[in-house]
Amino acid sequence: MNATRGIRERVRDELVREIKDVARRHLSEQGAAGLSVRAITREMGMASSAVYRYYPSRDALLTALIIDAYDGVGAAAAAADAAVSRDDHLGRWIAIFRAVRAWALAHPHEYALVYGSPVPGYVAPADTVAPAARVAYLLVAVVVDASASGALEPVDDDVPLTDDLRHDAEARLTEIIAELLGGRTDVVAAMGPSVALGVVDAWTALFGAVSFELFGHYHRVIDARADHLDRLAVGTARTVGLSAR
Amino acid sequence: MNATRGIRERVRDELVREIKDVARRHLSEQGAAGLSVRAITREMGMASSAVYRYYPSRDALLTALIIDAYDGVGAAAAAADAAVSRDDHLGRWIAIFRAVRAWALAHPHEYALVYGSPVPGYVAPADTVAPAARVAYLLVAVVVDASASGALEPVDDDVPLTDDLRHDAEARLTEIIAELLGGRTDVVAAMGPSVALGVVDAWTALFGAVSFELFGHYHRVIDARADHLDRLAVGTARTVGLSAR
DNA sequence: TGTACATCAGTGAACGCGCGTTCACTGATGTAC
DNA sequence: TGTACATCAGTGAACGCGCGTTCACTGATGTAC
Repeated sequence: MNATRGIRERVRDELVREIKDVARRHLSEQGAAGLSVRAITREMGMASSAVYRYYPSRDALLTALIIDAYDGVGAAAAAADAAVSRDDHLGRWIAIFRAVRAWALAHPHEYALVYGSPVPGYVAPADTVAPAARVAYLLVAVVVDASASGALEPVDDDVPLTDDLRHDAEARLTEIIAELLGGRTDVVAAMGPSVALGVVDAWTALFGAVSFELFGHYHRVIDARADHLDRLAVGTARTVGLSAR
Repeated sequence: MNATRGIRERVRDELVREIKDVARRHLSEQGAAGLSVRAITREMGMASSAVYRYYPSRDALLTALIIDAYDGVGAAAAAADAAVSRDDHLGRWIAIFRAVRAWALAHPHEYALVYGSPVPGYVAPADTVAPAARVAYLLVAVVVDASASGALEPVDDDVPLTDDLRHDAEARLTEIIAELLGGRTDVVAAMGPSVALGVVDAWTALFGAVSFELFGHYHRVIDARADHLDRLAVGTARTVGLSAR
């Protein structure tokens, strides 16, 4: 932990960063399946075997890229959310939608890496679970804040819930109490299972729409894509009880 | 066109089918990027070069698989729709949702081929456009039938439309008049742009949810997945004005 | 019906390529006394 | 501060593999007269 060791470590971190940067660029040209440690090291001017000083295998490198991608989209959404006044719940909700789309358009292959088809033969390790949930938790936090400040409107509850689905919804609500609310069950009681499922569906719709745009399914269907996503944000916000300030 | 030529052609069709069947199975083990003509021919006990009598390139084979996949999910949805009484509009809508999910669970890698990340370096030819639109058109047809029979309820129209988005919606409505209605503009007038966008969003939500389930994003989020999709079907049906008979 | 010719499916060797990973090694950097 | 030793990054050759595609070919099937 002294100064010289610190230098060695910093050089190491620098190279790890460079490997990932080059890998990310290759990802954007070949996709995940075409990611080649030889091509990466070739571009960096080092022997292909050198990468094994940094990652034990190609899959480990892929895992690092996946975690970075989840972190990237999560950080972009968190920053957009943070830039909006805390009590402008609808504004925060829309900001998160827009930030996810903007990040996806800026990093299409990293997006595809985590939200597209699973890489065949690759099994995501447990480390990827927490970063993957980040955007969903930002959406949950907006609704929780709205509920805590009494700004959440009651939602139409006319679609019946099966027992299994109610069980899922209540399990998610229990998690929210544990992770975001420190035991304030009253706030969650004001939300109810419909809101919990509504957030899941909004999260699904957000990534569904971004994926459809990015993967070409809106070609000749929707041209005004930014407007369309905004509308989707407002529409989903209503289904969970958020309204304009 | 005589009998013997017919035999030669039937043998040829048989082999084309076998190549695609084996390819599909390999797809399910390796994914699209790992699809190898050598592996396919090896399994079939023929020389790797023989496949070039049937497909000019690997990409052409991939295109055939993509078209088959779109046809497969479209046919499954169409069959499910056809099995429901014509005037049970909500029932047809739900049947389409369920059929898409069932087909996706039964053919996960074919599903990923068309609704997952685009295959890098592969450009979908124009032949894939029409089969890709089939499920969307089934949903549209349900709404059109409901509208034509006066069963479509008015929808809340409180989320404002931008001009660009209204333009998209009206372009889709014009297509519907041309392709499904033979000029009956009155039926479409009863629908309006909100319903057109609502169908697009329902279509997006359907594939968004199926993709999230298949690609692992509902892991530890939603366990009752069939119930969840049913609820999504009913919820989206309401947003376009469909109700129980 | 029989024969000469054309068409076609399929072969197998070859081209030229890239891949992930291992391993014994060199030489530079850092550590302990 | 100087020296002996340990750690570490990086090398380059090698292993064993698979890939898509081309091409001249053989032999069987189909066609025309």
